[in-house]
Amino acid sequence: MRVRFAPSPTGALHIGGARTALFNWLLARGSGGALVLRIEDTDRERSTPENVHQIVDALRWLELDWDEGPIFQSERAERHREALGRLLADGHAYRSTATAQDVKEYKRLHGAERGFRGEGRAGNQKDGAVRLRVPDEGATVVHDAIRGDTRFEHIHLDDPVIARGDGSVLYNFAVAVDDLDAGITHVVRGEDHLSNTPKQLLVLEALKAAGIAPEAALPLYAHLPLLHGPDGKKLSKRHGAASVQELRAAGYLPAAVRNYLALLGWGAGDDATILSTEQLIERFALERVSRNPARFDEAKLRWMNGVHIRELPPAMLAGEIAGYLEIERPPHAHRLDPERLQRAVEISQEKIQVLSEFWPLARLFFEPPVAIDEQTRERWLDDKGRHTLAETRTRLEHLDTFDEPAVETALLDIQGDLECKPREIYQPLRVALSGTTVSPGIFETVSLLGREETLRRIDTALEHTHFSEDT
RNA sequence: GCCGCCAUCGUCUAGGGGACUAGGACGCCGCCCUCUCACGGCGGUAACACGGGUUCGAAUCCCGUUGGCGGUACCA
Repeated sequence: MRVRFAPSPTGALHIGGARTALFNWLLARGSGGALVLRIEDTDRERSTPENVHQIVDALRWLELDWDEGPIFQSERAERHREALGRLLADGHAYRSTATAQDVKEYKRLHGAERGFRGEGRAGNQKDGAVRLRVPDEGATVVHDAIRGDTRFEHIHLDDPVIARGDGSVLYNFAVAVDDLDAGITHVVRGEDHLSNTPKQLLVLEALKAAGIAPEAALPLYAHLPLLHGPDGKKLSKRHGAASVQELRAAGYLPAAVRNYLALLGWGAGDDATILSTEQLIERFALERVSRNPARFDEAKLRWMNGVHIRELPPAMLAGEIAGYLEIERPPHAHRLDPERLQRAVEISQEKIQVLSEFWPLARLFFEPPVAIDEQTRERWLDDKGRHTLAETRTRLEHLDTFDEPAVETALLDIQGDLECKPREIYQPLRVALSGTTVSPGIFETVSLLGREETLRRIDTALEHTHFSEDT
């Protein structure tokens, strides 16, 4: 099995493209075949090196590797020209000066009678765009692994333009030549290409008839259902994290993204939802791909990412987080002591769904709170709160050891002695240490922060609240 | 307009003539757990687009309607 992923570098890789890449990759890895990466840059206006870089970068981040390429379509111009010459020479293609307007006019007059055949503008072999000659009779049947057979009557097809007037080839021609030359056995791509397929099949047949790879087998096709935004419309920037880069910035794990994307349009058949990449490779099958378009639901991705985060060994998660912070929050990354980071990760692991949630939750271990929100202070550092906090300070100050059990025992004791609810002890303390009402478990937090820093922050909190409370 | 694809809870889906009182997951709601936030546990809400056929029997097969989407470029 030889498959390919063939993005056109006219923008960043969005999740639809990422899923297409994933499906092809799963097929290649599951069959022991090869994945060819091909950059479809025949549109010189819109294709940029930056976009190529972005796409390659996105694939690397997703950990989807390829076996051949990247092949740049633009670098195959000579081969394309040669193939085009053959079709022109034996009459499978012809030049026509018909413009888009001419075709429009023809269709207005002839409607569904018959496709445009270069009427009135053919014959001159010197200039004009090159069109593929489509026979009036018969039909081209697309055998699709997902959809079954789809029949396209030739009578309805226009002779497609396969090369510009200057001889540079167009998408539907380049694709056919490149797929043929690369020995692609399965073309797996988005459903938006289904209507292109008969044109490509016609080109393929013309190529073979003209003596180019006459023995070659035609590839099998599989058209994946399209991916839409939450509103059912085409995916775009306003749908939040629509590109792979945005997914990375939002703190998703590549393994979780692969898991989620695989389930968009495909299901293992049983109720399996959380699947490792190994399982995906093993279980993925084109035959089980759905025909319905799917919507991208970030809420489910978040949940799934949380599950993957919790399944990761803490050391690995710490590595992911360190890498994430380095890219997304560079000013902080260098200050993080690895041991403390690992411990902070351990006690935060079950509380976060995406990597970006780590820092807001655990920054207290690396820097003191900047300020305490006014409402928070009024709620938890009132007279009563300061009283329990002062008591807490005293107890912690005199602890023999500052490990978790010791801290826990001490705090539990205060609770008993002062006869108050746990939160009446813990929340003032939490606010003093983190500046917020949310943190990892209080015993773990206090212990990890250490006695010195804990006492210092309690003092700061007490100092800063005395004055305002007394007025 | 023409050609084509698609149609099960809000979302992703299971289902391929009787196993369907339509299953699972996310979300949402409630309860439990609980030092905050989460995690976890339990329960609940919620769907076969519509109309005709075929059949003893249809979510499943056929036709039509409606709706969504794609293509119809000297874009990919």
